Amino acid sequence: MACLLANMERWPRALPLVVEKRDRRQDLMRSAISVFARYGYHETGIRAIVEEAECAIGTFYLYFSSKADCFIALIDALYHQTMQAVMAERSEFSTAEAKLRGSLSAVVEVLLRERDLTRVVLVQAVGADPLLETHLWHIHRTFADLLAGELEECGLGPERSSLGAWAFVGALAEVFGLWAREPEQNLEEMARGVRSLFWTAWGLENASDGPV
Amino acid sequence: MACLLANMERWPRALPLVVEKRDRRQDLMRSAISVFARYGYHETGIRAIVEEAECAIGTFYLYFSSKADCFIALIDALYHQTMQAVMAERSEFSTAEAKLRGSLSAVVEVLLRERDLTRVVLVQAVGADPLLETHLWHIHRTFADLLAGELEECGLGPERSSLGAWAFVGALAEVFGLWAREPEQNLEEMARGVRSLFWTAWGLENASDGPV
Amino acid sequence: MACLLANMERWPRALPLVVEKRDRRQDLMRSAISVFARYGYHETGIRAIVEEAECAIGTFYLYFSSKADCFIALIDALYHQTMQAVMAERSEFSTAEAKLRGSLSAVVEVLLRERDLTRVVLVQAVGADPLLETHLWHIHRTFADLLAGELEECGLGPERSSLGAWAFVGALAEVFGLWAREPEQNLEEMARGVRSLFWTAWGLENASDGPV
Amino acid sequence: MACLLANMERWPRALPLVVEKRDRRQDLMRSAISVFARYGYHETGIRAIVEEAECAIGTFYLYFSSKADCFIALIDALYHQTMQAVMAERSEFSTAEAKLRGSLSAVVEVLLRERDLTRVVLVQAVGADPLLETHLWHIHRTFADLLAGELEECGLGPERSSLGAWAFVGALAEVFGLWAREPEQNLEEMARGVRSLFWTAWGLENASDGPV
DNA sequence: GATGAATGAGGATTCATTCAT
DNA sequence: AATGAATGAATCCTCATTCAT
Repeated sequence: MACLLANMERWPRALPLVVEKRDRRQDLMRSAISVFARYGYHETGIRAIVEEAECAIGTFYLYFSSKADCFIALIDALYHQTMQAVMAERSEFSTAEAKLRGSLSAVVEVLLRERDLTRVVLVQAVGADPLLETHLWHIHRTFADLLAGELEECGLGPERSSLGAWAFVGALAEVFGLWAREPEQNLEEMARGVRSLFWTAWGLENASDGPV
Repeated sequence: MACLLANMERWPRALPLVVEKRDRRQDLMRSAISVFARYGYHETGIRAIVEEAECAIGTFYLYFSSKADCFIALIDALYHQTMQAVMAERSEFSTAEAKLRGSLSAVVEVLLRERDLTRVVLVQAVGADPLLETHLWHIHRTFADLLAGELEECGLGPERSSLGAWAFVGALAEVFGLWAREPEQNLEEMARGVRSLFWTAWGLENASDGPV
Repeated sequence: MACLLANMERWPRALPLVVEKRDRRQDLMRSAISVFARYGYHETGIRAIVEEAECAIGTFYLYFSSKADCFIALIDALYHQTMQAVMAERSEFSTAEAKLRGSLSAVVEVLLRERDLTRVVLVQAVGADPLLETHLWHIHRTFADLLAGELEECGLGPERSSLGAWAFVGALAEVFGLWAREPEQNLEEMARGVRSLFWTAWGLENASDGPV
Repeated sequence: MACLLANMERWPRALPLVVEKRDRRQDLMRSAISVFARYGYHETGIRAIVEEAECAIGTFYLYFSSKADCFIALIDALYHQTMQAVMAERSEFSTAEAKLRGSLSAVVEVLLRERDLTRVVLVQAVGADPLLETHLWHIHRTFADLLAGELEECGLGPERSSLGAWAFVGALAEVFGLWAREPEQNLEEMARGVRSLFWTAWGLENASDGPV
């Protein structure tokens, strides 16, 4: 995914970075997100992706070594964006609790901003393919570990921290799944509701010095 | 749903009942669970299923009209078992809170008992196929609605109830996913941890008249 | 099917001979005619035949060694009926021309009486299967030779006789095909029209001592 | 009928045109004709077609959407060639009778030129498949109607015209069937014999200003 | 870089036939 | 004689990937 600024701005730009000059790889990833989000991994053919990107099948293989490789690139893109956002946000605060709140906010914000991509990663990728599984799971684990670490710093025991982190990730994914299937649901509200639900579960006061 | 026995035994026997004389459909479902759990929906060929069940390909189609039909039968099996367990357990208690605790326990018990099947349904079925999606989602919704109803009876507002129900389902699924990929994890403990996590989140006291 | 008066009769009995006691083979042939006529050889499964005959698949193989064998039995049934009718009719007349007229009449009468069966043999059997082909063609040839012989006796040269015979068979088959696809057509009229068309083609007067 | 060129050559070239650079679709159609002619629709596998055309199975599906689609393409090819020939020939004459004779000649010429293809269309396609049936029958009907129209213009009543047209088509098909099964038969002679047979049947003088 | 025709392994499904009961 | 569950070879078709232009 590359990119990722290095400037003032708190949030890296969304996936479709400044499109100075038609970037084929970007085009293809955008197409892929849109098509995968609609039809799922197995139901999506390379043809559908390149048609949306308006290029030839051969071109696809110039930028990705396989369908799975492309999918992994999407997973990674979301991963990197989220990680950056989390890191940027964390650095703004000093107390463990504020950092945690910042992390959760950052995650939720990025996922909300990249809805289609999130839908692809959290909903479509799950039973897709052993290869993707591994990759996807690595990321789940990374996040869960990150959150667990922060929870521990907030004073929860290691067991509760780890479990809480996994549960949070799962709950967020479910809510995305719900929205993906019933788009009339208010995704923002649900996502923030999940955050506050867990806040309570973890016995942290609904403090107010952090981000919304 | 329907039926919902009401006989002596609290739990209906697990799927693989003691079979007097070899029941082909049962055999095939057992095989299917085992193979789907290992390789996922798309990576599983009918051949693999029938080989494990020690019968011919044609025999498979004697009992299921298609691969998807077989998968749906698995989803339904888990659904019915869980529903029965929930209903049976609920009837044992009178207060809303105890009923809720009973429901959660029952769900967790059944899923723990039918680990492979649960893995298939919660992990492998997700991005599998539009047809399965629909069916699977219907079931998620049914459970979420059931739990949401109970939460409301416990005094939570409708919004929090609904969201809490979905989040619970998601968290449980994630924990199963974790166990499915890293079987050294203690599934029982995690599942019960999730239950108590949400118990706290919902602001219910850790009462003691219900099941563990 | 049905019909078939009783005795004096000029025509040998129809396919469903006296049904003293439920004859399984007859039942199956009747079913087969009905199903083949509707769906064609390849589109018809053994299951459809036995369902109509209200017996089990195994039973079918008690009376026929294969699907093709059954089909051939139908072809032969029509063949024998027609041949008998022709022979019976011929014996009524003495002049070559009257005999010819009798033959044509007899053929047309039988085919009209056994519409479904004729439809199966003349329409559905054609591109069906190499095995059937051979059998079916043997019968076409037998008839064509028979007619050709009679035409020669009427004074046509061998070439014209043979060709005329084949053409007659083809024309009759086409008319049956037309009726099979567009049943509102008047089959009787067309069949008799074909007969009189050829009569003219062969330069025979529309004599009147023969059957209509 | 469309197109209907009007260039120097009276007959459009036969299907297997001289191909500058190997045309895959042409190759496949040629193969298909040859294989279908030998084994029939149902006995022919895609594999056999592509082996003869020396390409891969996938290539077949690049040019035809299915086996049936390919077969229909063959039917249409013969149809269009015949129609073009008929139209071209008709335009050469002015009297109704001469036009009719021209039509019959043209039909016979094309069928004789495209023997294998004709064999496929007239013999193998018959009981093949509901989809093909419909298509094939549409063409039979088109020809029969065309001929019937011409017969009416020659003064035959509508009934006799229509019947005569169908009978002619059937007779021609039978003769082709004969030749297909017993290739030592003289197809040209038989086809022309049929034409003259019907000429007589229709009471038209054996005029001489038309094509042979 | 860009193209898209060509490839062919692989998958789901059907159905005529058998045979133990 | 009658049954119908079991069989598995055979078939059509898809689609990710390659490579010559």
